[in-house]
Amino acid sequence: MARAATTSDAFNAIAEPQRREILVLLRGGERPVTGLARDLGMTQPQASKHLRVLREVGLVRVRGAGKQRLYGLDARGLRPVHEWVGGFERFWSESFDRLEEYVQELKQARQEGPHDGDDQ
Amino acid sequence: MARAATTSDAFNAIAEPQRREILVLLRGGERPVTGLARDLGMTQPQASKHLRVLREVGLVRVRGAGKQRLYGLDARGLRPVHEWVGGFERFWSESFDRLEEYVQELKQARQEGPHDGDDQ
DNA sequence: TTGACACATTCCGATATAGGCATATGATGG
DNA sequence: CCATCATATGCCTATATCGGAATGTGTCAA
Repeated sequence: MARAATTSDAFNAIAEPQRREILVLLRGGERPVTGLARDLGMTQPQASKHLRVLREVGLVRVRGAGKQRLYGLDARGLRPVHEWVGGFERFWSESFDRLEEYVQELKQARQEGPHDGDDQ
Repeated sequence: MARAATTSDAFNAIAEPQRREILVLLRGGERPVTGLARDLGMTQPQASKHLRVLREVGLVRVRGAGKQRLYGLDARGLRPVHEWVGGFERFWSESFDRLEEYVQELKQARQEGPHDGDDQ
């Protein structure tokens, strides 16, 4: 099996730097493909492909406007990502030493070893 | 060119679901490879490989403990991810309709079209 | 030293990516 | 209907993944 598809979820979709840049640009409002491509220094086909991925995971939506197709941000799909990562917040907001202490406290509190059946 | 290496940054590293699960488990404290593998229903080599990736991007660190190697969380690398995604917070906390309004207001405020030179 | 246990690495195959380039599709204005 | 601009797709290559199975490496205990 290969890596999970870039279109499998938001996590995979935003793993690509250029797609992240596209999303950032779209915060400023809807943009046509060519505009994005130019601003990001990529070719038009590249932009279209990235936008396709973003559209498939639902992070952007399209709207025809004459010849152009305006892509707009739909950040709702980023919320789960934010929440998942946020679950680690206290682990980086404290220094390592204090973190270790914290973990130790947890262990003590549970009055047991590192974990049940971690061996073998 | 292929996709960016999974070890290129935290974004790519956490794109893999199993690696995310590993990180979650590690919030409970240090764990040996076999323990993680068993809890996640994966083989030991698989766990080792994923842990290697996580270690290369700095999301976990290892510590030898006799025969075992205890892997621990180092969530600092997740902070940039959290901040990046957080930059989109207001775009999902508001409904779409209101969001559109907001974007329109921005445009009006700048008294110009969607963007400068978005055509061609 | 040897055996056993914990873990890492390697080789394989299947798959899918991102980039480059050419070209097809779509809508618009004459 | 045609030329044109804006986008989308198709094709090809190089690369790297993840999974599986086998095997290498390291540590401890007797």
